Amino acid sequence: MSKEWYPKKGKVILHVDMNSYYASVEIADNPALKGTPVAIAGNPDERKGIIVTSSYEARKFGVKTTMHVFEAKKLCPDLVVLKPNFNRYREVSQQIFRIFEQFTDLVEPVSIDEGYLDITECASIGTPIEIAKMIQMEVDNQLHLPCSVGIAPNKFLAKMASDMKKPNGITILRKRDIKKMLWPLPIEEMYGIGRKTAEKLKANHIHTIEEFVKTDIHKIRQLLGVNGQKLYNRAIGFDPRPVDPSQAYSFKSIGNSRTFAQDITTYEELIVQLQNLAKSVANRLERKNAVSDTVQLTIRYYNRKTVTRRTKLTTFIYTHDDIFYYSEMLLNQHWDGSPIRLLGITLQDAKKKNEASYQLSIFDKL
DNA sequence: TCTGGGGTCCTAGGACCC
DNA sequence: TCTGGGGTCCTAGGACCC
Repeated sequence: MSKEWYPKKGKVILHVDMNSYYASVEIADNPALKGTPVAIAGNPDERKGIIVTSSYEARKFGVKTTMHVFEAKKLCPDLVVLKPNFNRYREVSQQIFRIFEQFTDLVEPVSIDEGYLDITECASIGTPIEIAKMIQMEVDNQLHLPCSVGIAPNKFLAKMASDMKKPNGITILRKRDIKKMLWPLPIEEMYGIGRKTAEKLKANHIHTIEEFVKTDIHKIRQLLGVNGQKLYNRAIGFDPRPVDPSQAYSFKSIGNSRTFAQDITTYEELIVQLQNLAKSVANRLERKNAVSDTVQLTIRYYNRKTVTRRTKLTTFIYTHDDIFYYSEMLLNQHWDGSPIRLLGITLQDAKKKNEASYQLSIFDKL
């Protein structure tokens, strides 16, 4: 076989992960908080007193995400608890990604506080480590925020790498390092394996990534289906997903939900809340210039039992009135009359207006 | 483990069509 | 009327992520 048959030289992918992002933004905006334990959480009186993020100082006390505020205060009495300011976090996020884009156009945001960069063609800027250091420096100088960087030949490995040293770490994970660096990890630390899957695997005596990759693939497929094959491939270092900048502008669903301070028992109150939800969803849809033909209603009852009901329409909708109309219809059809803890409206299969223009123009003529 | 809100992707059954 | 097999759409729900 001649050389041309060999695959091209591998890629260099960075995964940048902001460290305790919301808390770090608050501290950057108010330097007096530096060095103190900080947590971001909603209002406990409204049953939203859940820790969303906490600073590393707070974590030292055992404060963790999804913990109740009162529980966290018990562990750390001096904890400074702040309300989240999502608009601010989104604003800062844009500045972060602007910094990334100074290095390459191949930037794919994954969430508000993490993203992938394909720096394969960035050799003229520096080595991967130099670039990682430059990114950390820029983010620190301009925004006073810490971040961890993973460097690897693909997305999955980069993601796992960025998790290995926090805060402010840089970790290289080459294919040849997989055995030593990746495989010893507990199976639940693998990206893509959550509580349920980890339980299933442990019940089959698979506790580490190494034990996972040494399990017969047929057995893995039998346990986890096709997803098992995907996870297996990643664990042995294979992940073909490209860094895709267009992901930033794509969306498939837009929704809002609200957990109520007290369970709602009357239809009149539900209608008021449904109106509010329809309004905020319509606003977000408008901002994105989007339409949708699938309306989903989520009802969480007092006992946390949750049902989702959706309806597919023959036309695209986007107005508050239409969204409310179909949500109310679903509520009328499916509410069993018992007290409700949460209501949500999600528009699925959402599209940009121009992408749906053909269908819309037919609709408008009717 | 029972605690928010925003998402994505996958599965599986039934309806319907050829 | 029963029979095979394939495919797509719709719906509900699960699992996972941050």
